[in-house]
Amino acid sequence: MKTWLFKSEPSQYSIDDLARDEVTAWTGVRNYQARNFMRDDMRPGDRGFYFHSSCAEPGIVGFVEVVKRAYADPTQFDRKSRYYDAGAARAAPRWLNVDVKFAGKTRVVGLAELRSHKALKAMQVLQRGNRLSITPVTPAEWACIQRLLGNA
DNA sequence: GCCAACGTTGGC
DNA sequence: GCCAACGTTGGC
Repeated sequence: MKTWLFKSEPSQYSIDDLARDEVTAWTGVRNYQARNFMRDDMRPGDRGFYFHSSCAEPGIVGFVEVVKRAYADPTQFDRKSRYYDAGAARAAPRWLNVDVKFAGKTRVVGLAELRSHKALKAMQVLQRGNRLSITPVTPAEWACIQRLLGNA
């Protein structure tokens, strides 16, 4: 079981949207590194933090669980989608997505709080210039944040 | 709205 | 294959 952080803009798709839908296809990833994480390393049963970005209170707001391995992202073939990719062929899909399931809300653990813990100093989402929408979370980072949330 | 950081594109 | 230009992200 690996652990991850999934970033999403709440104005696009928030933790409450996921709580309502229960399961969602994590489509729209158009970054090769993030795609490779899903394709090569993510498996059903993996856990993740749900992180709100580009909003008033950026931070961790909940948990998700990966429930389906990466498969071809249908939005790359949809001309009407903002994620349409003219360079993607059905026979050789360029973009993939996993399915994730809602696994609970947390209080907002904001960036300042995350940065205040030495154990999280190297956490990818906290690095300057970080733009990856999916990042791996180390076991130590995962445990530290669980403690912050009173879950350990 | 600003600006730093980064990925991608395309001319050469 | 280099690298400048450009577009996007995202915290503040």
